Amino acid sequence: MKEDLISQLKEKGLKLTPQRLAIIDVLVENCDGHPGVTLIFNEACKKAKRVSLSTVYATLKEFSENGLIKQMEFDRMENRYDVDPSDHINLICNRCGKIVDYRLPATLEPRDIARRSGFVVTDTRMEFHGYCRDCLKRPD
Amino acid sequence: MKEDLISQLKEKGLKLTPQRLAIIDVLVENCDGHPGVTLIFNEACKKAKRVSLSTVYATLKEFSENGLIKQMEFDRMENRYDVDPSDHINLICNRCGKIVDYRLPATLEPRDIARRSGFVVTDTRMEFHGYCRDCLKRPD
DNA sequence: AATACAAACTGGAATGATTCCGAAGTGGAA
DNA sequence: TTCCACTTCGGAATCATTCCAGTTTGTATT
Repeated sequence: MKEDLISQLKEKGLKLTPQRLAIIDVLVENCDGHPGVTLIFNEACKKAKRVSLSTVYATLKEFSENGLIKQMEFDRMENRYDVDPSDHINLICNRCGKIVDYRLPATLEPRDIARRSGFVVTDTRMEFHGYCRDCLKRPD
Repeated sequence: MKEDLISQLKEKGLKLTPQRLAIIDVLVENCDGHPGVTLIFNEACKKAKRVSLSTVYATLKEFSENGLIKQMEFDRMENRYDVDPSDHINLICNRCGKIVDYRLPATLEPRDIARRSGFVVTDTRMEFHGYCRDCLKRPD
C-alpha cells in the first residue's frame, strides 16, 4: 500500500520529499478513516522535521490530480481524502461525521442500503461530473 | 408552482415578506437553471425595494430547512438551489457548470447515462447522509 | 562528490462564500 | 391600532483554501 503509493509518485515524475513521505504515511495509517487536512497536517508534523499547511494542501491536491487518492469536497466541512480512488457511495453520518464506504454496483434503494449496512439514509446527494451534450459538440 | 411555495410558507408559519416573495419569484422563474446565490440576489434586487445578501442567505437556508427547495453545496462554487427537492442525480458539466437533472430510478452505469442523456461522466460523487448503525444504537 | 535547475517548501497575506451579530424594521394576530 | 416575535440589514468575523515571492532541496548530470 505504502510502497504502491511511492512507486506511483516516481512513475509520475514527482519528487520524493520528507514531507510527501510523511503525508503518505499518514494516509496509509488512516486509510479507513477518510482523514481531513487538519489530521493529516498534525500527524505529518510528528513524522517530518518541517511541514507547512500550504504544503499539505498542495501535496494532497497533487496526489488527487494524479489519481493516488480521491479528494472529497464539502461545503462546511474541510476536505476529506479517500485512499481508495474507485467509485463508491460515501455514507456520511450526520451525527459523528464518520464516512463509511458502500461499494458499487449495488441497489440504491435507501431501504436496501439500510438492510445491508445498517445505515439509515435521511438525505441523498449524488453528483456525476463530466461533459454535457452541448459542450461535447463544441470544438476546443 | 409559485402559489405552491407561498402556501408552503404559510403552512410552516413563516411570514410573507417582500423579500421572500421576490426570492420565490426568482426561484420559480429559474427553476430549471439551479440558480446560485449571486443570481438570486441580483434578480431579487430588481423585484423588491430592499434586499440584502444576508437576507438572501438566511431565506434560502430557511426554505431548504423547510423542504421548499434543496440546497446543493459545493466546495469551490457557490451553493446552487434546486426547486425540486426530490431525489435525483445532478449531472454537472465541468465546462459550463450547467446542471442537468437525471431522475431516479435508473441504471447508474456511466455508459447507460451517456446513451440516454448524452452526458459523458468523467467523475462521480455520491453521498447518502443519514445515521450509521452505531449512532442508531446510542440513545439521545 | 560537486553542480545546476526545476520542483517543492514556507508562511503570511489574500480570497471568497457563508455566518454571525446587534440594531432597526415589519407582518399579521388580537 | 398595538404589539412582539419574526425578519431584515450591513458590516464584521469566520474559516477552509489558494496565492505569492522568496528559499530550500531532490535528483539527474558531469
